[in-house]
Amino acid sequence: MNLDSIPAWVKTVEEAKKIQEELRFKVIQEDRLSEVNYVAGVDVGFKNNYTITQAAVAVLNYPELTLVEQALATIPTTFPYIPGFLSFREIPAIIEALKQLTITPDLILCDGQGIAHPRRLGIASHLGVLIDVPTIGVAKSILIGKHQEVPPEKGSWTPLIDRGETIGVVLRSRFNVKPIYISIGHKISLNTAINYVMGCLTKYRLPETTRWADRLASI
DNA sequence: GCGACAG
DNA sequence: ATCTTGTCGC
Repeated sequence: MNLDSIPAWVKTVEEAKKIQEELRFKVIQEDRLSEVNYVAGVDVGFKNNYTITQAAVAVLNYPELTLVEQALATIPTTFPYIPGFLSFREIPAIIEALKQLTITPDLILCDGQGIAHPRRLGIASHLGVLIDVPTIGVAKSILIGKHQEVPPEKGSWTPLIDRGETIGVVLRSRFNVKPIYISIGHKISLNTAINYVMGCLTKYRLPETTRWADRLASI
């Protein structure tokens, strides 16, 4: 996990778009992960009328899913929320939180899309490439793509398609509940990503990793 | 030009 | 994301 030598953060969308066009080719869409003993969830929250960004990381052991470490980082907000550029708003704080960890996660589940993004570099892919760790995008709603209705049973899914390309899947994480959007982040295949997300689910809509990170980030 | 639009 | 009470359903 490389947390140093991370490029300085950008200020304009033009600049951000240029970076996305460069980094999109560094995303590895196949399995390059070793044995997964630690899975992390990352999430971001805001304070003081969005002027403060707070990132939380929760590390769970796998497959037991018990919390083994957590970290919280709070920094000034430097970028607005613009659909398609979420990573530039949230990653700086996430990096700071990751620096506090004593355990290097084998896999990270991010709140948001991976390659299911207009330029195939959603927050999960962007973070994965920057820190060189396998990541999965787990979003609560859609950014781009089309899909058919997903059967109501937990575990069923349908492909998410954009311009004829499968960019992820829409997964029913719990019976009869609004599905979640799973996509490759970095160094993992779509099938493996689905399996790990399933492995992090218990009785709720969201994976335990993101549930822990959510709760932490909103303190 | 119009509508959609992760968190 | 965040603001917020009750309420519907398993």
